[in-house]
Amino acid sequence: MLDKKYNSKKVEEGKYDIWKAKGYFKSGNLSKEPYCIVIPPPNVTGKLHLGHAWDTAIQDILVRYKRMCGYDVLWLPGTDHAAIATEVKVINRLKERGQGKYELGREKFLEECFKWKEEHENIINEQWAKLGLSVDYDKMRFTMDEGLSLAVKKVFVDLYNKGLIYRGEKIINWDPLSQTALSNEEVIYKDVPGAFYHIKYFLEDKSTYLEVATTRPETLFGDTAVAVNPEDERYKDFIGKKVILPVVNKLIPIVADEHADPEFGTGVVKITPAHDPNDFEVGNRHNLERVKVINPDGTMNEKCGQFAGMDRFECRRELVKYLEENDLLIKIEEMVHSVGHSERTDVMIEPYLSRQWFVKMRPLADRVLENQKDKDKKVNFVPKRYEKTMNHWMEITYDWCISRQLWWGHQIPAWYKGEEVYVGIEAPKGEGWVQDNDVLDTWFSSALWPFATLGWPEETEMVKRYYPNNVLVTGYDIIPFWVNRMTFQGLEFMGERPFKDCLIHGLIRDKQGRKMSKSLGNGVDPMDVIDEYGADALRFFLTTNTASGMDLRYDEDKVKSTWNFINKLWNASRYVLMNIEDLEFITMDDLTDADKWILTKLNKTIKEVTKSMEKYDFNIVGNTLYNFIWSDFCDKYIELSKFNLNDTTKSVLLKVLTDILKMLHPFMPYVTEEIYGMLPGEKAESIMVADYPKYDKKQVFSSSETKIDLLLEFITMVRNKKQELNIGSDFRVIIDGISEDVKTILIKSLKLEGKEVTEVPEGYAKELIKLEDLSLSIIYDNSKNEEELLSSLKKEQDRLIKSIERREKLLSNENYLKKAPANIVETERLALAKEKEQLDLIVDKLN
RNA sequence: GGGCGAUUAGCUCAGUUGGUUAGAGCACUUGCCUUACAAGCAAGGGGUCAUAGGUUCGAGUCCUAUAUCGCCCACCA
Repeated sequence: MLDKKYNSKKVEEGKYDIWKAKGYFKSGNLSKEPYCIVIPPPNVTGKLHLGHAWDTAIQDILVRYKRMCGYDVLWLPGTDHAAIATEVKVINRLKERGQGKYELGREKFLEECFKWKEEHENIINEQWAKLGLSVDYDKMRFTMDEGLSLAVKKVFVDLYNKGLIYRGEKIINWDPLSQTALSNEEVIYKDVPGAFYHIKYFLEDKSTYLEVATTRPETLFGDTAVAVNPEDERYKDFIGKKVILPVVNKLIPIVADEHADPEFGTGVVKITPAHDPNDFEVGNRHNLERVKVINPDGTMNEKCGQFAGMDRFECRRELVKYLEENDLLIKIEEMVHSVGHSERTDVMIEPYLSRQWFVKMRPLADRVLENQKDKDKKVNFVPKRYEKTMNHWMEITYDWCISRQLWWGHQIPAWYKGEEVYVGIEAPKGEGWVQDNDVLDTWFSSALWPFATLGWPEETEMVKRYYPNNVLVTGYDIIPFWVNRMTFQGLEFMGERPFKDCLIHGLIRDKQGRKMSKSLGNGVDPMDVIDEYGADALRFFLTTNTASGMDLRYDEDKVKSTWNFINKLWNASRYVLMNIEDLEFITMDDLTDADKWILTKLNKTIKEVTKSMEKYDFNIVGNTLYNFIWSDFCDKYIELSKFNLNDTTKSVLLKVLTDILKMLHPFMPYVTEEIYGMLPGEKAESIMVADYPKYDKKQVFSSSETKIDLLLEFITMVRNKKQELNIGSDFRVIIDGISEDVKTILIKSLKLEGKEVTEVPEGYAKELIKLEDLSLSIIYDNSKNEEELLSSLKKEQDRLIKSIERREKLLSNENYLKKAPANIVETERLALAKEKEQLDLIVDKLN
């Protein structure tokens, strides 16, 4: 027998290992239709957070559901090497030991990285197990394993040969701390206080000066021109002349360029082609020299005279002081401006001229935009609006900088010998070739995840069977990094979208709506939640509390309330199990109206749940099941069943409970397995491999449903009236004109045994309650509370009069009668009739 | 500057192709220790659906503005 209280620890213990050992997570039954999801591989940088728990819970719900529906489900797990993120962590760990990356050397450093990866992959595996995720471990992959590495090389080489990968010198985003290039997506813009420094750039003849405003005075050592707008009347005469670059005292030209905005600042811009992307373009247009003045580590180089060796920020302070002392500074205008920061190290990004590898994006992006026009071939976003996020990115995207000056990752398959470049999967033959030291952006490999994990570039059965994947589940913040890149690589290399649907969820926030972050210390560890409330409660909370694509606030009270729901299910199961112990054979003969009522509600629930599961509307599934289980099954049917516990009713209890467990199983795998295991009779060896309930219209009995609904409403009316009269149990009733079976339910539900009389005694009042053909009179001592009663009656009368008025007006509106659907009009008519009847009763009473 | 989202009960959120009296959880009021569950049961109170217009027989839902909050993208010498 079940304990009186649901105990998540006891329930969840051991089940995962059994499922795994039984092979329930495995894919590959070729007789079934395939269904495939690849897990968004978590970074091997740390522990999983609530966002991962949410993301994977959604996927586990989908795969468990699809398995029960008879699909051959492959949920492919794996992890991401997370180039820069992991490298930063490993470097920090080394630092604690007093070691450095460079002194260790590449080989030893990579060993440390792999050690780190093993440790964290183990943690991730343990956490997946605690969450109950039914991933197919046989298919586990890692973005740097042999197969993925081959895929990465092949993609690189192919794109290179197609002219879609090139090496070039451009301004890129440089992280001076990690000392690597970054893509635009890895740069986070933040508003920071700064200043506009107005500096005098004297003309060659020193007759006058131009006022140049800049936020980055320290880059002036790299200035090779100043620019003004050709249309700017103020400066027209200066074009072609030269100014003296302050401090450096070198002559640089004044050029005319559209880039200078007459409305902005002073209208004069200093041009530093090696340290600003716009200036780089200006430099190209005017053939300007590119002078680098900052070292890769963010210090000033030898071109900066007395400032050489200083950090870029220190240099700024010292330089401003110097300019001031030499009367070259006009003013400092304080302002807030947006400055790029490294996503991983949070240091200010240095726009930096550098030779890097790039993916030429335009043709790849255009292909996506074209493909998205075909509704049978496109990636379908859920919710639909996120399609715009992808499309917009595809429209404005520019070349993707893919080389990283890191060690942890896929080393670029390019070799150099003098000026010669060789790109290939294998090293070139012959002496003297040196491989590129750099590795690829981690997203370069994860972009191949939907097909490379299936064995591509080999033509494997798995690729044929599981590509395109059915759905990808991820947060909206990952669309630019990953979804977009998977989409263009999928189209380019597989000729097809990577997945049919892309289900987008939001971000987890704390109770106040703030993002969870380490610095705020407001993070919640999903494992702590599981320890306290169980994985089932956490999963149900996460997946049923928002509409898709919306952010979710973590609220412990809601997890508690989910726990209560599970406890309710637990106790309902306890009731059923206690009462069917002596059930000899299952029978559906001689169903009562109540039995038919719950079977009807059950089937309507199955229909609604199935529909919503297919649409990824898990909040609707959750709500529907919650209401059905708590209100219909527990509060109503179980109570009714107590009056009539024969084999049929017991069989119905078992049937309904079984289907409830199955529908809940994708959400709460553990508790449903536990209870399912205790059910008597023929069943699957695990609920995981049981069949999902199917809507059965033979078990829909509309007239019984209406009859019991009405009866339940009537019971509520009586209870309501009893409470209103404030008579406790001190009352009698007159019941007539009601069939015996209904009367029995009434008496038992309302505890009316021995309270039935046939007439009203002297000095007692009678209150008639009537609903269609159901009626009952409460007989009570009205010597007290008469005024109170009168006023409540009047209130009710007013309400009814208003409502009746509204309905009569509506029903006399010809347009309404003509255009509204017949069933709506009919229900309106019935409601009107009902209210009129109620009103009559009250009027009688008041007279 | 461009795009997107939100605004519904005290709080957190649902609300399907427009259709009875707009729902849930938590909180609140009243009464119950009823042999599945007091972390429960029964009954109840609480909403001008941000604002202003419009379409419609009918609008929380569709359209047009406005306000507030948030997110994304771009720019920021």
